[in-house]
Amino acid sequence: MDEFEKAFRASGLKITHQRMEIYRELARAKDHPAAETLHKRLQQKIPTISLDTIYRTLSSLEQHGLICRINSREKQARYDADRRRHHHLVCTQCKQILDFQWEAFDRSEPPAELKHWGRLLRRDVILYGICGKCSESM
Amino acid sequence: MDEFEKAFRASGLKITHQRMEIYRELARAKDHPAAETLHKRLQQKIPTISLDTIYRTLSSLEQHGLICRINSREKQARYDADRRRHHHLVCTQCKQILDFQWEAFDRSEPPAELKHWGRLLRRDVILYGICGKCSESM
DNA sequence: GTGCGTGCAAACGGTTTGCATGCTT
DNA sequence: AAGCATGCAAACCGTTTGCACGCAC
Repeated sequence: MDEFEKAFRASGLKITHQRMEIYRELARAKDHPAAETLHKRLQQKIPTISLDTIYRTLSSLEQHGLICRINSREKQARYDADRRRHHHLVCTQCKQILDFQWEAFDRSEPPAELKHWGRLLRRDVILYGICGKCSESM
Repeated sequence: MDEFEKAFRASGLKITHQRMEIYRELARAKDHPAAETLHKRLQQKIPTISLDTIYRTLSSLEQHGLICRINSREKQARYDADRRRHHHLVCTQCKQILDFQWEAFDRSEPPAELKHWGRLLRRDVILYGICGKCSESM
């Protein structure tokens, strides 16, 4: 968390109570919550916190590379504070998002034809499927 | 295109002028257009076509597996009529989406730990970066 | 003729923004 | 003291929906 404060100061962003709690809540959550979900959870600690602040904070944090916005297929954007290299597995039924590592993929080289395209910055794998629990109840 | 008609009939969907043109336009386009982009292009051929129809048609086509909705990081959903297995490379600057094949990836096995998660249906790779043109102009 | 598909307009919902106030620095 | 961050409310904008008419079947 100290590291977070440092990174935050380094980016010229002020440390506020709301920001700290938003980040803390996101870091604790393992379900890649949407802004609204975070808002509901945080209201217990900070009853006056507004949804706008959640949006603005998530947006700042993302711009400074402290968190990631996940591409799910849903309307609501979902966020992830885990900055270690990992990928996502999405249940298209219950919308649960699971993290997983795939080192073999991370080590692999993208196709040679992309060499001259430009500068590659990031590579994401998203697997879609139906989780065990949802399969049973269908 | 005949194949498309067949698939459409098989799904119990009526063949209408609008639907045919929407699909034709999407199949011709190589830039993964958004609904609004398609709408603009189609207005030259069918001046009265409405944006709602584009949305409804894209949605039907996607539900029946005839086209794919692409996860970009933008607000607007973008679509792809190419059903061959391929992946996407996104320029985060100009939003261009490029198709590419990655057979080595397609042949690879996902991590063993996912074996018992459920039923995997689909795997997408999205590479992000800055294309050559955008790099120059920065 | 039946009922799905279309166009129109209005609603929806997640996200963004303008503004006055408050708090970090 | 200066200016970014917050809360409120309103705007935004891509997408969805209700309804009446029209067209594919």
